[in-house]
Amino acid sequence: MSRKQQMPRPESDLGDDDTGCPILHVDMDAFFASVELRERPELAGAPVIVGAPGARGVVLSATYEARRFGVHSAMPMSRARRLCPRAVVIPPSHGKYAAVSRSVMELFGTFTPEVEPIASDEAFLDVAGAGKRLGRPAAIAAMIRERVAAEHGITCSVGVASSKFVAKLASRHAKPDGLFVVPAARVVDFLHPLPVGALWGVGERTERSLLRLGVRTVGDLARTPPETLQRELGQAAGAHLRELAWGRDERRVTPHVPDRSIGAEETFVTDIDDPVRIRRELLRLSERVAARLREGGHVGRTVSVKLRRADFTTISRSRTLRDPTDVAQELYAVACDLYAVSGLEKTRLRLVGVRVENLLPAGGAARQLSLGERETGWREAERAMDRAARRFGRDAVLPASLVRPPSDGVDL
DNA sequence: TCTGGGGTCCTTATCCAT
DNA sequence: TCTGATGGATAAGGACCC
Repeated sequence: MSRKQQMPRPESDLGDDDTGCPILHVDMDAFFASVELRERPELAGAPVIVGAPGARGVVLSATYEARRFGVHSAMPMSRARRLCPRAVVIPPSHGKYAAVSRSVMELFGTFTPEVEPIASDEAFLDVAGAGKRLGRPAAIAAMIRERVAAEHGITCSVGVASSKFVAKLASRHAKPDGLFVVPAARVVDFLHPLPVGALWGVGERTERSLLRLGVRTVGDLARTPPETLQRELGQAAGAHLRELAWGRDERRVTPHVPDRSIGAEETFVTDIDDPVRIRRELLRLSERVAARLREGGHVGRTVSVKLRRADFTTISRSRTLRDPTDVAQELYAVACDLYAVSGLEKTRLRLVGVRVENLLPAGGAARQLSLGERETGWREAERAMDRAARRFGRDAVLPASLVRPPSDGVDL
């Protein structure tokens, strides 16, 4: 589901020596679309786009047949439809993709415990310790591809390399439905002809800055003085990209990366400037975020609100609390306050979001009542709501202000 | 062309304590 | 008491990823 365009294939044959290449990057091909095609085999070979059919959606996934028309992920749906009017559009079913993703990740775990999922459709695997049992990295990669296809009915591509970021670029070269090894001794030969935009961390803006400096390929980047890069891109990015350009990437595969923030946001079907409706949306989002905090066993200290104006300019306001929380009513109170001080109560908004950062494990965070403060009971009430939701579904119990008469608008 | 929703990380500015 | 250096915490914004 990478949004980067397909790169030109490497022109030279690098060989297939996988010695010293224990890192695998596995990437599902057109993941959401492939999952949908399993259930609708009659669409095989047709251009299929997964994305919200509404006016404001973007493409989440597109089959290679649709990509031939120039459609790619993150493209506005309106444009995608114009480029490929014959495409079959399927609304996304995130629950379904999450289930397939979990199952595929479990499959990876049967090859090695060193699995680091980085998105629903991709993961890094370190197979250094699996050699005796399963064979060489490229052979393991081939087995993984076979089993994903046989057991899940979808294809994936695998990059095999000595480091994470080279493995990631390799899997992109393997796409679709392929396997690509970058021998440890050929990393620089592989990297230097690539356009700078191919690097992980170089998006549209950075690419433009680099092009201004005359830097077009990864090789150009590698030969640019570090001071020049740091002046143009900042300390961290400048130093990091230059290391990558020489194929140096020491990051290890880490199976359990802790969550740093949890949030929810929503774009309205039409822009809204009614503070009552905005606050109702903040409550809904606070409920969602708090439920996910409790589900994950987290509490958080910093609450932030994101507000996007009709012209797409975005502001955020945040506040750090004395005590961490997982209670929706507390998040909602702070969110409303931040909305009030933003000065945007009379402004037309297209999106609002609520996020909680500075997460801690719920068990370790003792909550202190200040002098004269009373425990409100919201935490207990919301835990009861969680139990009801598990039995009867998320909408079984809602705050009164979220229970709307059927005549209310559809765009909230 | 007109831009979703979930995130991470970095930079810069400011405040405050030492 | 004032001044400046330093450094951590916080806040805001932005680039980037899938």
